[in-house]
Amino acid sequence: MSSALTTASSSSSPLSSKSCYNSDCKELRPDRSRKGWRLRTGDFAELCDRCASAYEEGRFCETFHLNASGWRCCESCGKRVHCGCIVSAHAFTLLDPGGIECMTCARKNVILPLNPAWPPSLLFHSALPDRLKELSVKNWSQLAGSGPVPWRQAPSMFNSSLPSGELHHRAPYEVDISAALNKLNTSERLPVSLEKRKNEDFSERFLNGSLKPCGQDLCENGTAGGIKCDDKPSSCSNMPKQSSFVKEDSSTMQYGLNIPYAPPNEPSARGRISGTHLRPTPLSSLPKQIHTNLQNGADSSNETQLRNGRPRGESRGKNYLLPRYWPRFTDQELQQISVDSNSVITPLFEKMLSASDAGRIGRLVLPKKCAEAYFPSISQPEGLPLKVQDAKGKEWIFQFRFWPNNNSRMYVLEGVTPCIQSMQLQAGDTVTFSRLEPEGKLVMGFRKASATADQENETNKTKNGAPVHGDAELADPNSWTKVDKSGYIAKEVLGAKPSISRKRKNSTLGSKSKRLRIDNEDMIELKITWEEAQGLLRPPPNQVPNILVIEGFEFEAYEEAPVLGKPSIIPPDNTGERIQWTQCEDCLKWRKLPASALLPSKWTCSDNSWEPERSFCSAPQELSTEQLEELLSPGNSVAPVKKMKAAKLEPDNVEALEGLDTLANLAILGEGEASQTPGQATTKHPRHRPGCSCIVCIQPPSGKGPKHKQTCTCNVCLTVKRRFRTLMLRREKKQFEKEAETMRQRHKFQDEMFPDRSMDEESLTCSNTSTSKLMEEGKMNDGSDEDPNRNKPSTSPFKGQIDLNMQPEREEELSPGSDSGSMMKMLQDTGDRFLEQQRSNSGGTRSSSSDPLEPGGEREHKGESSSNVIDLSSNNLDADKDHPATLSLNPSASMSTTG
DNA sequence: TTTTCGCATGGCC
DNA sequence: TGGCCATGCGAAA
Repeated sequence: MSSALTTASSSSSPLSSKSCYNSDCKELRPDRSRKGWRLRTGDFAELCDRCASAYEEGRFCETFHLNASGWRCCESCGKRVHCGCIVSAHAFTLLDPGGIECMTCARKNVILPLNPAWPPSLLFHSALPDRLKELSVKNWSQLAGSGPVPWRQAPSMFNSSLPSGELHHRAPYEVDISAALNKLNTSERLPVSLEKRKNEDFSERFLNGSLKPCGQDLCENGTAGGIKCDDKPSSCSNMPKQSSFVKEDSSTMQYGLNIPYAPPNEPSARGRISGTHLRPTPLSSLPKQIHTNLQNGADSSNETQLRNGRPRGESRGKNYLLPRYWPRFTDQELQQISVDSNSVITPLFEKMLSASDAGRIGRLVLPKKCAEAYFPSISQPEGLPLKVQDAKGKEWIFQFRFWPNNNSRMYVLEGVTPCIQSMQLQAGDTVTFSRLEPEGKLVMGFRKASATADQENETNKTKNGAPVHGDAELADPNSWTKVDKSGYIAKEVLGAKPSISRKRKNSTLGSKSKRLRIDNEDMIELKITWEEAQGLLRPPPNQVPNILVIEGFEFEAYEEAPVLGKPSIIPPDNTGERIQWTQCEDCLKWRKLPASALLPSKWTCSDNSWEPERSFCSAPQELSTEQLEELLSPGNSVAPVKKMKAAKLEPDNVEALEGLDTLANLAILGEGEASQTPGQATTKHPRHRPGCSCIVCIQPPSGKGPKHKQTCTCNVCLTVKRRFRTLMLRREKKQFEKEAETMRQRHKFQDEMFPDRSMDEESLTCSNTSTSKLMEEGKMNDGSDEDPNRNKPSTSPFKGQIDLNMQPEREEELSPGSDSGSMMKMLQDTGDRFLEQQRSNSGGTRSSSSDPLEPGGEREHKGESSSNVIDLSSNNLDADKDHPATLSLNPSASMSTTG
């Protein structure tokens, strides 16, 4: 071990140029040295003849590391294999049950595919010892899902029928380590804080079980289910020194970041490295062939050739996955997936959805290498159904298939639309694929673009302006950073983002697929009216606006963009003192401030540095009620003070969002706060004065206040009842129209069947039937209106008198029975009246009126289209439940009557 | 007419 | 320069 360490350490601090790179060799190398293994710098160890010969003959470890730690015995042949240094890193493979197998045995036992992710050129230079070439398979495909995935059986991991030169499987974790050290050794140390954060993150992740840390497993000699490493902890610390995979392969550098750097020959450092700070490799560089072969255990190199019509070797060196597909799972994402499972999550890959992917076609184009690596092998274009589980555990079945394309294949997942929609994904969002081990389930997660944006922002902060130099730099493991709510995540420089920024002009996020990166929650938060937004905009200080008139509206135009700030009221300048009034976020008291003061959105009394005596909430409000009333009058620049909730409950919004149900619920909300504090009530609504009794101003905050009795006749209840009735009336109208249409069709049918029926009879029957049913369901038992054909006024006190425009007080007078308990009675009468109108005024337009008390009343009543009715009714099915005695018309019942 | 399917094209890496 | 892949487009359903 010590020699290995020394060897490795020499890579970071090479000996003098004249010394043999092998620190165990005391000889000076000749001027013309021979090349040994590749260093992390990309150069090669320059060896003396003797060492070079030993290396090339595969005797290096036996010669120089014989007494080092890390020697283990092949489980098959018993041959000792050095597992602890860079030179022998590819001389063995790890076995599922633990232990190792020399590559000779490994190749005898299985057919091991090539690992093109680690192109030979990147792994070993041309002078790679033949023996090592032959043996240089190191299988870490456990990482890639060696679990009991039907299409990927563990033994096949070791399959290889490919040229020895391509047998350079790399353990992704190994890559991490070496890459990390490489990176770190090349003076790209992380800033302490960042490094610390990363360490914390990955420690957390490993410790919480969401992922099996390489380090742990590595050092535990390969326990089932995790990543196996057949070396002692000490040798784990050697792993980073296996630096044969370096800069050419950016993928090898990507994930190594997370290893805290420590000089390899420091014991303490070793412990750290071998510990829990290794980030699970996202398998970005896992070769496709390995997976292809893993898929069915068969020799898939042939398969591969079949697929592409050419040997895989042609694409050698490009087989690692593009950075944009590297999985960059956040802790949160991982935990979401594993929340109900003790499974180990193996991140596979991810893809940012293109417009096509997220479109209605329902085809998700899969990166070819990912598809071939992680999905079942398919030989027919039709492919096969693939069961994928989403993060919530719901299973989806997609058709995994391919299209022949330019002698290649284009892999797609078909039928993803429902899943995409259920995840509410759009172009620009990212879907992630991972595998649950040991179940082998394929798990599809997602990441919204907004999260990525956050991530990117965070990245930018963290990056601190460091330059980005292409892919190698993009793959810089340093780019792992932390996202506010998702834990660590790869910086976007890792792939997707740079791929966007540098992306083809009309590709993935072209103009048509751009989206505003706002999460739903954010959208909700931002769901403010234009007016509110305007109210939040503060003109730049000391700026005189230019008044523009656009389409009849005046706009203030400023040289500088307005800023978002605390809404305030700047009253007319009568005294020469320009002041503004604003409201404390905590106590809601109004405070006077200089007009030029730009206030934070969360301004409180404590921020009142202009008036220290009123810099605390207990200080009395300077404004009297009258003054405040005047201040809040429409003449002033009314700020949308504390009206967000109110705005959400404005009638229009109520209708749109919650509709009838909300209205009904309002009846049981407390009026205390609302009606008892008219001064405050107006603050909910910018256009209303104190004392306004509109439904906006009178309503209490949602969920507050005592429930009202059904007999309550307070303003709130009356208003709600009235509006409820109005809404129900419209609903009935809609239903009636529907019913009428149904009946018309049925009569048409009957007319065909019974041509001797007269039209009058039909229409009579129709009306009769509908109304009868109406009466029946509405339990209209006044006894005087049995025959609607007579068009006889109801005996109800307000039959035919319902005035949608009436004021609650008047309504109360007119309808002695119109307390809350008689709401249905009113509804019945309303429906009755409506039917009468329908009969007497076929197709006539009902005169509508507005409720002067209701701010939304005009829109609600005047010229209201049926669409509004539809919305209301459709949005308020609960209303039916709450009021089963609505005046519904039952077509079937009508039919029975008619028939 | 619309949707789906399969392939082809072409830009980008 | 070759491969990948986003997307266009025509044929089929």
